[in-house]
Amino acid sequence: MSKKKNKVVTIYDIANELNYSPSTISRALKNHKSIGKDTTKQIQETAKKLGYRPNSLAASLRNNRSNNIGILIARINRPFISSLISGVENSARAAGYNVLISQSDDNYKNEVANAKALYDSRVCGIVASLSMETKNADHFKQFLEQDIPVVFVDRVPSDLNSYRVIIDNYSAGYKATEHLIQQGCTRIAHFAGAQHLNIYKLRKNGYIDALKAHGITPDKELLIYMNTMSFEEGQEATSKLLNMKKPPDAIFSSNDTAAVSAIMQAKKQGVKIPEELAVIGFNDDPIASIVEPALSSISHPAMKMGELSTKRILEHADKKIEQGVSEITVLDTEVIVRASSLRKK
Amino acid sequence: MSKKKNKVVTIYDIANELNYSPSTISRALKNHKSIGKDTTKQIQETAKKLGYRPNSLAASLRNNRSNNIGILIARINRPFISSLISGVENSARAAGYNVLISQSDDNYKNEVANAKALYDSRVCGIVASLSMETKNADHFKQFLEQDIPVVFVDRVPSDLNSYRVIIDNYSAGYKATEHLIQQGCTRIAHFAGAQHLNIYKLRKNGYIDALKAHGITPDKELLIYMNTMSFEEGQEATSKLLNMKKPPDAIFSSNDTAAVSAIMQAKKQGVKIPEELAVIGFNDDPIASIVEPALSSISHPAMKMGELSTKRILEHADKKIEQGVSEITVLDTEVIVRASSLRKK
DNA sequence: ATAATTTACGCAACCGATTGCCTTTATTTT
DNA sequence: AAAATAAAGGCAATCGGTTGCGTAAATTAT
Repeated sequence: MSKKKNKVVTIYDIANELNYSPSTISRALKNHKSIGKDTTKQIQETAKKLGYRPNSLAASLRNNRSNNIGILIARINRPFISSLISGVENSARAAGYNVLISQSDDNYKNEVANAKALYDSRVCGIVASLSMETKNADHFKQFLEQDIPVVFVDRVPSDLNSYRVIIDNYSAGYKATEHLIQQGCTRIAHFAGAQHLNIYKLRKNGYIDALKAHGITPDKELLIYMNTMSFEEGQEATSKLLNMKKPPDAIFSSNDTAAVSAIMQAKKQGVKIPEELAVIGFNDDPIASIVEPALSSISHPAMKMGELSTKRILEHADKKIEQGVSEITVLDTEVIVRASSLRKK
Repeated sequence: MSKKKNKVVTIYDIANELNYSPSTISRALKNHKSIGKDTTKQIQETAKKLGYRPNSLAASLRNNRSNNIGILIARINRPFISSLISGVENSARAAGYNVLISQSDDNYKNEVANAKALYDSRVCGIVASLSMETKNADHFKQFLEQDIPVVFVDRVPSDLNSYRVIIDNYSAGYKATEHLIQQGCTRIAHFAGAQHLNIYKLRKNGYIDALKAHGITPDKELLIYMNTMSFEEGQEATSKLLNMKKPPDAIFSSNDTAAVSAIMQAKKQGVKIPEELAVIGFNDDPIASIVEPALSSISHPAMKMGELSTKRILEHADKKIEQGVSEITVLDTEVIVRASSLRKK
């Protein structure tokens, strides 16, 4: 019936053990130069021996900043997002930081509330990808005012100066469209997402410019604006397109969900893919490789984007802060060609 | 050039403003009964007026417990897990808690390190699903010793008494197998996962008992033990099975990834699904509805499991703690019948 | 050998909220 | 009306590190 004391070891315990002051312990544990080499070593060894584990809450309170990185995204259970989070988590943890997550469910109010909550928990930085509804990014200013780095990823605001980790959506849209053109398609439809989100706008612009560059006049009827780019929206749009007098011979969808639904709908209507309808999506979600024929897509380096975001945050402290810093990291995308768009073998 | 003070408001500021002591402010803000009704109201209004936002770090330090719920899982970017996290996040945030995530990459050492990190950040509870490698759950004892609730989800340890939120894997395995039998299958193969994880063991047991209950003698050759149940493992196993002199007429896979790979491999070999080979998976991942023919599967209420886990943690504080409490929540699963196993129409 | 530095460490305030205990005033009991 | 109880708040310690400033001893410079 030995009852363990189970007392938590603090720097005061180490101080008592070695007859040093708590401040010396504190400094020694962080290898502060003003503490002697031998002393430092002795203290660190004793700390380990006693099983000392720092109380990060105390340090955070004192410093008014935690070791937590906040993530603010729309929905966790999306392939791209969960990979992004995974990247943030990996690199953050490797550096001794924790990761706090929050999702807005694509709701603006939730996003504002979550931003506040993360702010209140004194995160030392935040990685954010905007909700569908967000048109105003003022709720991030509180961070910037306190010099807490904000890294926007993927869905970034256009009116706020901060770090950004993005892909070149314009060029990706261009490349996707050009790929279809190279496969011999001429009537290329586009599933465009909500245009207040620059990622969708840019993809669309790339699409339009690619058409023009190849002497194809964009046809308004082939440009479908969608709301959430859901499976259902994709199905409906596809059905409409295929029933036109002059149906398209290709679709470039701004996401894979709608692209997959297009493939399935087309097949249902007896339209051959890619012969009669070539399809390319965006994101390279797992479903892209499973659908039949396999969906061509644009691959996002999601995990890497997460890692780079963390890096920006961790670096921030080291940097001299210039007014209105806004470092933009642009990553490459890749056209993943699969059967759904491969007409020429 | 008006420079905002931007000072953070504390209870001391409210105290000064109203000439009360900080303790009264603190109590009033939590509706402590020993503070007068009017006073409380006045203080709360002033707090709002001044834009007071509590410093949770200070409270956490004092209470030696944060408002953070920790999540410890193997990999974030898996459909089941990301939905689980989503469920935890939703309900936690609704209750004013934050969620800290950590992933082990299915590595035992990482899991131990993450547990330590979460412990050190004074989480008020933890939701955990074990890594593939974990055979020993001692790293969770530190939480229990401090009366920090641990809720194991899905992949739960067998040797530690704590909360559990699980599905009835045995019965799910039984149901899946029985479904195949009802479709007229008699040589049913099973893709079993690593047997030290009880979820896989139980699914396998359900499979075996269902066979026996229907007068079918389990054939060892049809029971394939896998390591990670990856796409590749599934492909290989399927290929092997189909090349047997007496190949199976059905496969019950313990996850969807391997099940989908089985479908694709079978098609590649010209085997008709479900006529010559019926397939059912487990988890009901998004890919299940996309593969052709669509994959039957067992659906997990992932998000709900997350919500219930949070609930357990939040309730914990209210409960009188009895020695070795171990409350188990078992959720229903559902057989989702799709084309891949539907032989009788 | 004495002054000027440097090295090594301690003191004590601080971060912001919480809470056991005590005091004062108001209300109730007998 | 005196005594007992309840109601409303305040005092001060506490949680565990962190850090500006100060000091004594050791080292270097002159």
